[in-house]
Amino acid sequence: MRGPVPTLRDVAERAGVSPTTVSRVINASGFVSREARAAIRQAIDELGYVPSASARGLASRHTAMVGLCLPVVDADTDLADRSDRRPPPRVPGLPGAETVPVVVDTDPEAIISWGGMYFGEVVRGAEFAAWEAGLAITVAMTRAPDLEARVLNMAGRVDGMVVVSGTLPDDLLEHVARRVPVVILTGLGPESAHDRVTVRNAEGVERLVEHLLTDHGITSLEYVAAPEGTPDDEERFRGFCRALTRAGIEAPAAPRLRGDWERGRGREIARGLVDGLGRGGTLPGALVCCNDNTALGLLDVFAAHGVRVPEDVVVTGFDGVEAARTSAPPLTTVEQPMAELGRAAVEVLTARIAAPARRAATTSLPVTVVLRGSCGAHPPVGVDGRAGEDPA
Amino acid sequence: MRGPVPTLRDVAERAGVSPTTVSRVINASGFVSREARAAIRQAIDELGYVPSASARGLASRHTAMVGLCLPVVDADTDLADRSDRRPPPRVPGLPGAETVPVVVDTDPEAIISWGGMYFGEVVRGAEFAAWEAGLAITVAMTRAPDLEARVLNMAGRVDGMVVVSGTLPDDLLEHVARRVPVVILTGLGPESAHDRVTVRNAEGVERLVEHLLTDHGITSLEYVAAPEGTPDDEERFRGFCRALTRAGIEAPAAPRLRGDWERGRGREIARGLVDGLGRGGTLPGALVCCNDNTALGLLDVFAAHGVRVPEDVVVTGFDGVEAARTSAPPLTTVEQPMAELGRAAVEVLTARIAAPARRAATTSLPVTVVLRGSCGAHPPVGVDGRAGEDPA
DNA sequence: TTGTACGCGTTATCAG
DNA sequence: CTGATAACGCGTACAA
Repeated sequence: MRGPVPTLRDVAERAGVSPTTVSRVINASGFVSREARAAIRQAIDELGYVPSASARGLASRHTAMVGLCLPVVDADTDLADRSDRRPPPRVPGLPGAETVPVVVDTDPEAIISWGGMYFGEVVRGAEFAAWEAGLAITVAMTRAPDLEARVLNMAGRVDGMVVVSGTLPDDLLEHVARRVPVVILTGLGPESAHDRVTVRNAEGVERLVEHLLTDHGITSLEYVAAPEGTPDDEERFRGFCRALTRAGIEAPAAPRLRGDWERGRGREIARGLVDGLGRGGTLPGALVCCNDNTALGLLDVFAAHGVRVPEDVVVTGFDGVEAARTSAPPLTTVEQPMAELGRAAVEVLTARIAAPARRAATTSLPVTVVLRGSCGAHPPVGVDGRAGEDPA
Repeated sequence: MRGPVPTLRDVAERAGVSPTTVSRVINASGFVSREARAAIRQAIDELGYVPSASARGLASRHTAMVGLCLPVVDADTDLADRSDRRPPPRVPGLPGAETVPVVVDTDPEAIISWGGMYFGEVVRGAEFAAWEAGLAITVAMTRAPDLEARVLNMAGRVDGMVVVSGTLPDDLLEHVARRVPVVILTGLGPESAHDRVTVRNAEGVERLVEHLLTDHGITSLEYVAAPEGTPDDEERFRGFCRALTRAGIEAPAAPRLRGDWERGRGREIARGLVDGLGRGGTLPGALVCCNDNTALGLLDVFAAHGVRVPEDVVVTGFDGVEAARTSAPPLTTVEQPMAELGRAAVEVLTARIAAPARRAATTSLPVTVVLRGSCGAHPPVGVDGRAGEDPA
């Protein structure tokens, strides 16, 4: 089954031309006579010839492929867990319908996979941009065992890589970057000297806080930060302060509340706040969080302890993850254009591949403030609404 | 910037050994002395050496990469549309916060991208399985212009391909299959002679209908099918009939209602039903749809016309797309394990690559019936519930 | 418009 | 444990 695969040489012989001519029709380069072209086309079909990318890459010194390094997401553990056990039965037809489990869906907020669909969207955008540029794309999550070997392996098979910030150790990143151009995609970590694609973090938060200030009349706000030293978070905090300052409110020098991007830590922070309440403390008018996960964690605990959102305290996030739309209450947030991020990253990368010498630049994509229940959602004057399709 | 890239030869020279020895440490094959290994490691680091996948592939005659062909999804048009216009401004720092749009999110059912997150999950599972097998993965959506060239290009750079059924013309598929093993992933279309991965379509619907019959006491059911000649749909209809027959109810020879997998067509069908109602017609007790999209279309129109679900009619779907959880009412459905589908497909593929001669087989993954509001959700005795995490 | 000849960077084979 | 040597399949100057 599937004997020795035909090569360009075989096609050439069968069509009665030289290998060069075959190469010409495959690559649509140079001029080839009608007859030659037809004969070659036919030979290709009859032989079932497919050009070897390896040979092409070796000869041409580029692979026409870009790589995408994504962080491992929570949902990954689902798959990994199942690897330990025996795989589920997959034999067709044996068990009947009585073996099909029936469950009642009691948790409308169950985890949505792949980072709240975050990275799925990045991949989609990246694949699109690669397609437009005529490139193939390879994707990998940067899992711990063998990280280095696997990443270098990818580096060896691409013309350039998009790396989500913070997913690779610095030395590995630099090793890779010595070989191929690298574009850093927003996230955590202070890499530099590479092209970078982010969103307007500061402007997004600034606008959101402005809304809280102006349209809701809230005057006491607190920023819930990420761990120190993460650029995106710092920018968001900067936007927070800017809005306050412009409103004549004194901005803190540093965030007084700090999480770690995760929902669990958000819950802990909320517990601390609730405890403080019991000891006679008071809640700020609004808690502006560094991301949605953290904000969702706050909502979890507030709901459990009877703290009403937005009546007792307004809560906002950043990202626009799926879960933020169905939380109770739905979360007001700053939405990032994830697919556009993936797309822009690959576009920047292809530009860099074309012009390796140009100096590195940072690209910031626009964001959107999305008002939902967690802030009370008074639309500011002149705001856009999002219309649903009319089904009738 | 980035001069001639170092090769294995350079590493060998610098380490004072032969290329063969370097190859040995890179591939962890054969035995190499401590000193040699150390010298080579160091040379690799100093030179920033990265092995060329092209050269490796050419010499070893395999690429250690698998390909995944996905259908184009609706959301793709978003990206494509934007390609016509000028790209959005991406210069950093220029516009301020006042340019950030603020919108009120009025449509909690807005389309979720990438096929209701369907294919994102497939990619995630496939990437995981590839990773476990030590393989890289490349992904492509099968877009129209240049389909053939691009698909053959992929075929030329992988050791095997997973193709979502119905995404490739038959002749193209066979061309590809002459070169590398192919696994067909459930969907539309009657390909054969290749390995195939699906879900227990019939059993899933059978169990669901059983629930409707037994726990809800519904006796008049109608199946809303997909276009004729799609195997998955036919299996689902078979399960539908089987459940009826077993309950002593006469099953129709063929579906009386037919959509096209899409929400829009679901709406049209519902309009037909509603019109019939006006002319003295009557609604069945339940409408069992071939997929969630179709069912969601029905819900749209029923809601708009005051037909109460589940009081006036029960509606169910198949797939378990994200939108089915947040529809009004939430949709009872048969959930497919999308990530597991991607994973299984790649596992089957690697098995096939290892044993090319074995005869083709079909693998069916288990499904889960998920009860939600659109059927009234009476849990049958002994049913599992899905617990949410306790935030307090 | 077509063909010749060489080399791309690595692995596999075989001999030390 | 180590090293020669010969492919691997294609692109690309260069010549015709």
